[in-house]
Amino acid sequence: MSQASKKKGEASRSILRAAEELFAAKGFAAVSVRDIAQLADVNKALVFYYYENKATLLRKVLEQYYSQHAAALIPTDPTQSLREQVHALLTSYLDFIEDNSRYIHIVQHELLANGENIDMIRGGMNLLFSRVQDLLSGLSDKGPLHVKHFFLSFSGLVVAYFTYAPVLNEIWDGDPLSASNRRERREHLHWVIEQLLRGLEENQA
Amino acid sequence: MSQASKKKGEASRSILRAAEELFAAKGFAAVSVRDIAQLADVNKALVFYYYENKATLLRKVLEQYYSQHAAALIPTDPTQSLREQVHALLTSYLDFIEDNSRYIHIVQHELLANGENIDMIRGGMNLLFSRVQDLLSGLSDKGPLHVKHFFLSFSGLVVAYFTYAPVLNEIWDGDPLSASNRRERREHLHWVIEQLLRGLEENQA
DNA sequence: CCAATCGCTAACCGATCGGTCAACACAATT
DNA sequence: AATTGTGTTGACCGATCGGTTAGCGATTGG
Repeated sequence: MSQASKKKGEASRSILRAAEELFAAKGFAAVSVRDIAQLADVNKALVFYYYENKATLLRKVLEQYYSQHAAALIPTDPTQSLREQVHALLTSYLDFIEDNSRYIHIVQHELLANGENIDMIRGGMNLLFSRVQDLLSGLSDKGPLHVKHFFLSFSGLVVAYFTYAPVLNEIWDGDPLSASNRRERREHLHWVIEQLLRGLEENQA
Repeated sequence: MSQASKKKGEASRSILRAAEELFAAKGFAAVSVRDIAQLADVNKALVFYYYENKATLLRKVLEQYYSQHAAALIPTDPTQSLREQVHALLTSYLDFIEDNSRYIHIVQHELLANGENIDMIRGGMNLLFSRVQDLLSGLSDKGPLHVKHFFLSFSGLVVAYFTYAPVLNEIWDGDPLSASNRRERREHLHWVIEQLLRGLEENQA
């Protein structure tokens, strides 16, 4: 036996976990089933025993994350001011991304690949948008101040930091993902949306 | 002869062009040299005659783009106000991205792949940042208002639209990349940085 | 006129890819 | 004890991968 003893059903889970890790790190095309099997400490054939093929493995990983993302869309407190609710939304979004950085990497990979799984990504995007749209319905407007623009800017601002992190260590002081640097980045983002909220208020007045 | 007659040196260029197109669409790992040769209407061995290997091909594509990108950032008029210069910088950035959307996709692909080519991306990133830092030295600051944060937010805001475009067609009205939608997005981004500039001015005062 | 160079190609290489399969160990059921 | 079902394995498959090589015909220069 080439691996340590395992409880029943553990192999299936360790395969999924290894696939998740590798797909996030290198992308679907750059990962081989042999890599996954090796990281999961499992025979390659066993991967095909539990999962139909490599593409199915990716779909399972995405489905698992998708349900988590939907669950993370916690409702905001309607008794709070709009400003407080928007800041709370940013905070919860950042919390989720920091806890599930692999998820956005996989999503971004699939976005760029523009393949079969694009519909699942679009579904999650639509859900997240309708959530933000409800929250900001008071500020909804036509043209360049439409909610959809803020939604996209919102996403872009948050995600960029994690997408570009591996390439920012010379611009930042050391690791951009260190606790202190993440905190500073959060402060920056809250400052940014604070400016946007002020601008919107003046626009309405 | 399997292809139409060509002037001398045209094969080399068509190979580079085909590689650029495929790398942008599917990413480095998902593209084979055979795919590139076929799209360029050229024998596969000819790819290795002009370029050392597949990685060199990607490097040449990226080098070409980075020099263009750096050149696109240079012209700001120091006699203009800081506000005018920043808006001009955004405009030129958007112009460049719209004309070179493949460039973003290649960079994002390699960014996510986080492989051997990451050093190349980091080099280009550092170059762009030092350019922006020179231009915006006037508003440099410590903490969450440091130039690096604005540089990253800037990039994230601009790039998000093109990254997420294939998944926005239900949130937008039809194609997000249509001329009118692109124009509206530009207006939104100029409005956003206008709010940031106002916030910075008040912070300095 | 001949030899060297250049652009180019068919054929081939070993390695690796995703995926299959027959057989094995072992526990549960009959 | 015999049978059945489940988890697991190594050996193997055809296809494709990045890259090499010997040599082609056309052009060029001494």
